Amino acid sequence: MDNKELKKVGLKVTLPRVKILEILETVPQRHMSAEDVYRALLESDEEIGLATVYRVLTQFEAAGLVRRHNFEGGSAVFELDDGSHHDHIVCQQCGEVVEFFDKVIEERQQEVAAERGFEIGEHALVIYGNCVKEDCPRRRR
Amino acid sequence: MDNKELKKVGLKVTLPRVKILEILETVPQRHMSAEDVYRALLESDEEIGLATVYRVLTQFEAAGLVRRHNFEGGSAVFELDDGSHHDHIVCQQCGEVVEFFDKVIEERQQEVAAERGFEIGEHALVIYGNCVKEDCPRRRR
DNA sequence: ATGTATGCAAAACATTTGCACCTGG
DNA sequence: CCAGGTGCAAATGTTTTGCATACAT
Repeated sequence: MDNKELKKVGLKVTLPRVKILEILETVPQRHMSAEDVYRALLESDEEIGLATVYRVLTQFEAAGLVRRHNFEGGSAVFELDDGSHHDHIVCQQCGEVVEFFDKVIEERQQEVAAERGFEIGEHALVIYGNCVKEDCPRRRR
Repeated sequence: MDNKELKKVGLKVTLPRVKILEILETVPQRHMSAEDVYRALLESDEEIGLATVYRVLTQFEAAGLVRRHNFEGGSAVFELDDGSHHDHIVCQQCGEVVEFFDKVIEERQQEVAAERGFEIGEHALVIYGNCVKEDCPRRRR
């Protein structure tokens, strides 16, 4: 077995890690909960425990491979960290997540934080709103 | 017993509700977890169950008396809803919460959301950062 | 009185951890 | 071989719920 990404961050290349990374890279929706990943593994006929999924995702986060978000709704979601910063709009009804990047907001955030004695190295801006679609799709939970 | 605020929103005026509202109105820190409220009640020698605290806070939220925030760190926090909108900066190290309002960000949020087919009636912007104080105060958990 | 609220304990979740066993390098 | 990884079950922490009792109107 051989996986550049994993080796690069100093993680032993094990089957669970490879499979989980694979899922995060191939699945259409960019944001998955641990439970989502676990179910995807089962569907790929991989017998990997939920505890391992949590452990691996946490390691990936520490290694900078994924980012964890605590949106509303019980469980945290993970997304691949491609290095490009972006923020999120989450629909409070259907849980749909839309990514965006806005220069003006980024700059003002820095200013607002600085004025209040905060530095935002790692930061995340989440706007909770309601998408206007009559029938919110991608219903979460 | 007689409490305008509770009657106004159509909630029966009970001792737990009155006491919990009282705590939210008098306590210095504006943001409290259910557990925080529960402990404050015990300190006031009120024998109110934690389950009731959760039920009452949820009712208050539905009635528009308080707002619930799911910042990072396990438990949700509640604050009185005084009608004035504001956003939050949360220190990822010490959990300190600072409120702010920035017109430029508000306007851009609207635009960004609108461009993506979202309307933000109820919305919340949370910036996670790190306060610059050497020893982060107000340590949460 | 009577329907609603509360307290307690148990349930329901999401997540973490202890430990014996397995596996990658 | 052997440190580190994994599976399972049990522990944790937060929030919800069922049910018998207590209370506001």
